[in-house]
Amino acid sequence: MVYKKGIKKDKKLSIKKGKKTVQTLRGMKDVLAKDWFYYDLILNNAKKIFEFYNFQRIETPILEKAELFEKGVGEKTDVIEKEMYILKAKENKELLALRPEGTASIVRSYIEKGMFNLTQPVKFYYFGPFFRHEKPQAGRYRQFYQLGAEMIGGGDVVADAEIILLSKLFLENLGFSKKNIFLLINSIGCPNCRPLYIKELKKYYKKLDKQICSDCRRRIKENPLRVLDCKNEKCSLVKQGAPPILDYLCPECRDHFKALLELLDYLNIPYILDKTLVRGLDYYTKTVFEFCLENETGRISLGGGGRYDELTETIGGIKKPAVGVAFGVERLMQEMVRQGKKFKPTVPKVFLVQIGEAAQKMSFKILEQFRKEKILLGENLGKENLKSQLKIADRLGVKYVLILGQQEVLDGMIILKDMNSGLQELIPWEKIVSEVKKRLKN
RNA sequence: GUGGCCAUGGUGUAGUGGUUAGCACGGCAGUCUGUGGAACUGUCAGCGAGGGUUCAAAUCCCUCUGGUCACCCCA
Repeated sequence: MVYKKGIKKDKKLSIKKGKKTVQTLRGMKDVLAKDWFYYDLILNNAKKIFEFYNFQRIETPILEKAELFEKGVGEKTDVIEKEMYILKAKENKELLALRPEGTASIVRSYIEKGMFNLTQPVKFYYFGPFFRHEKPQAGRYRQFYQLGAEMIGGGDVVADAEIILLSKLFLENLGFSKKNIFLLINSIGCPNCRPLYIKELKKYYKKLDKQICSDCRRRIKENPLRVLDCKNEKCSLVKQGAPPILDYLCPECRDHFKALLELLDYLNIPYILDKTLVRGLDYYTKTVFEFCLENETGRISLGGGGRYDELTETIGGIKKPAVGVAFGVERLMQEMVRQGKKFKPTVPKVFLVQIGEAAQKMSFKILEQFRKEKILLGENLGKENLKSQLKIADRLGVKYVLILGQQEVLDGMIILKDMNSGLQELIPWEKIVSEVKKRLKN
């Protein structure tokens, strides 16, 4: 006898979106199964490539002292000045930051753990969430994932080349074709030569003050290199006439850049020399690069990086040359979706139907048998009647259904039903796993 | 941070000042208490929030919240 359980309706369960509590914060999202498919794909891909080249996975805390990033990334950068989430610890009023990027933390770890005593360079890769308080947009969230790699303690161009090569392999293995990805590269010099260049640049822009956009007038004061990045048509003429940074590099920087380009040629890595490429974080020196992709909507940057020879000193007082790269995972995902890479949920091919209390309990044992043999077995143990369970099984599109009713429990048997033919037969419990296994092979 | 567009059940939508806010998918239950795919029935669930105009607002106006696009910036 099946009796109906009285299920009382709970009016409070109805969702009140208006209450605001039931709403993700702006620019943040729940990562659901369909998203994890992509995150997993990207991370596994990175593991394969970076681990082969002896990069070690590292995961630093999401929370760090705010000053780590202020010092490391640069107080005048937008990332720090406008976009960093800062919170105050209740107890000691210490200022903490949700990490806005990965490099500063890894450098911190490198110094703190004394990793300069290991064989150099030390290679890391990481994958995790980062936070920036920006206005959300396509492929841009306030909590976003980055996948990055860093090599600390290597000043030779082979380090730059290795990072670039692996980045390229990583993208290609994810299915981005060589045709639509391209590599932009530039050198922005070092503390020896860059100030001189900036002085020249300022001098040049000052003369043409009237011909540039208001953003550039601001940039030339606050972050002069960024004028080179301006997309305003008004400025393009001025930009073209600007002194090229490469002409101002010191001999060391120039040699480094030249050697890198030669190495890239040797490795058959095509690049576009982009003398207007500058990056938004202060710590970059010498090499900067970016991997871009051209699609219907325009050009988007999938990731980028560069050399940061001064950062270890800024943060920890030890000078170690380093180079790294980071990819925007959501951007990669967005492009993968656009290119038709589809998430396919894993669905079981077999479904267990149970009728009656005894069978319901027994089901756990059957499920365990299948789990041990790594065969996915669908179930909905909360359901009481045969019909609704078969309906679920049918919707899942399973090939076989196992039916365990009161009679079968008494007999130590289980019904194996073929969903295509509708034929069914009785199988003893101890044989059911092997029987299913056999059939799934065909 | 600046500007444009947008917001109806879980999803997709109809509804341009007066509708019991309609439909489809979905969830649950049933017709059919040991047999799925179909059909039918019932049921769950909505005008993002707040304020204003009006006799009357999903509809018009304002603010906020969120989404989206461009800029800024960045991955």
